[in-house]
Amino acid sequence: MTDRPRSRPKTRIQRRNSEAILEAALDVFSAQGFRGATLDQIAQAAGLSKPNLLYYFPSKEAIHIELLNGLLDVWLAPLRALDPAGDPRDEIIGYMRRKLEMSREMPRESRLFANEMLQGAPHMGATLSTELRTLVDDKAGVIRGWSEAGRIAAVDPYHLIFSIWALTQHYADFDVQVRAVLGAGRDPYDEAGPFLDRLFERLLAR
Amino acid sequence: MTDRPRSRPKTRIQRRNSEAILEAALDVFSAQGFRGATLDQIAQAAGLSKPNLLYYFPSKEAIHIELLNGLLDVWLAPLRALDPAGDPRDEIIGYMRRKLEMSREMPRESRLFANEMLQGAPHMGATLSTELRTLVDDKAGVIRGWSEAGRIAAVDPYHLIFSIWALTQHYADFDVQVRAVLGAGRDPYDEAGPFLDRLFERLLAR
DNA sequence: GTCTATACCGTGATAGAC
DNA sequence: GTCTATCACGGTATAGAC
Repeated sequence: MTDRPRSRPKTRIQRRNSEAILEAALDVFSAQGFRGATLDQIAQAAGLSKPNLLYYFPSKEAIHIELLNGLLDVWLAPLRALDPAGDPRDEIIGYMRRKLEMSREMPRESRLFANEMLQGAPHMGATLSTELRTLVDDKAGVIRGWSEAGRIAAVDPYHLIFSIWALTQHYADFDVQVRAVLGAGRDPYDEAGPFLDRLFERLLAR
Repeated sequence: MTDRPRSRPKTRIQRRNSEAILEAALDVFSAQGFRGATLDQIAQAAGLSKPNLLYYFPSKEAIHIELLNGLLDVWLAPLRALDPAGDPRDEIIGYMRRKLEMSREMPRESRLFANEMLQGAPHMGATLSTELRTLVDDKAGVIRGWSEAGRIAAVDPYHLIFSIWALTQHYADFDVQVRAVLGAGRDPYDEAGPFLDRLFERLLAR
């Protein structure tokens, strides 16, 4: 049983190469999907040979899982940051804005998750029903409390969260379509911000 | 140059097999993506041998393109049906409801398109900038007219259409996630209908 | 501890018998 | 018009040299 560098990166070169691989894999997986990506593409983008790449990760699937798990925390951070003690309207619209900003700054990550969801989440299924669900249940409770206290309008908190996900991720995941429709001169995100502000302000207004 | 059955299906068996192939391909492509799907899977689902399948379609890509093109009309029909002479609120919310119904009844088609968009629309790129854009420009003009006439609130018509796409397709494309969060007992679509009704009613209210 | 050469398999597509 | 057999390729993964 050899100690794979993955388990606990030690040398500088190991760290460096592992990170280069994950960065390259994010590029390729998000653009081509899991099956569409090839180790050759990832290896080339990482500046390594294909067999050398497989020295750092045991398999293509292992790279994919590592990416998904590593990204999940980043992805859910904005929702975690929703503060029960804050102003309801500011918290919800602020959350939406952070998600929109993430679509703009991290479209590859958005597409990686979208690909995984479309395939039925073969590598994340368990996490969805446990970690994600727990978090959403928690925050939905907060939002429900705000509704019942009359601080925002009465809305289903779960579908409110879904609508934030759908509306913000759409601009990353369907980027081609959005840009094809808007044309070259317009910036989708600059326009989406104010539009979504107004949408949620009206939805939440008492 | 042999006359391929695809060009103009003649015999009953040719029609039958071609349709079986497209139906099977929709199943497999929507679940696995283009690269993830194999001709073996499609052939088996269609009840044919792999070489026999390739007698009806020249290549895997040809099947995919045929599917996408054939579906586009169905997919855009609800937007085409948006009636400039109708009541603005009824037309827009009716459009949203038809799209939501399509997510419920045709989730495979929704995922097929989502997969294609995520990959950057390699097989549809041209259509987006022409046919789709023309249609959206047209309907956006109608909606803008309603806004300017004061019949609905002033909203960006393009992002209004995007928001309808995003919110309705989300329930089909992210089905696993939605069901994982809601749990087994709840029906996502039954709940989404009233939620989205209210959302758009508030958005459009003067 | 890192990379080169290579094995092996699944996939898309073809040739030719029936 | 359909099937069996097969090819060539690209893919993942391993063995072994440096």
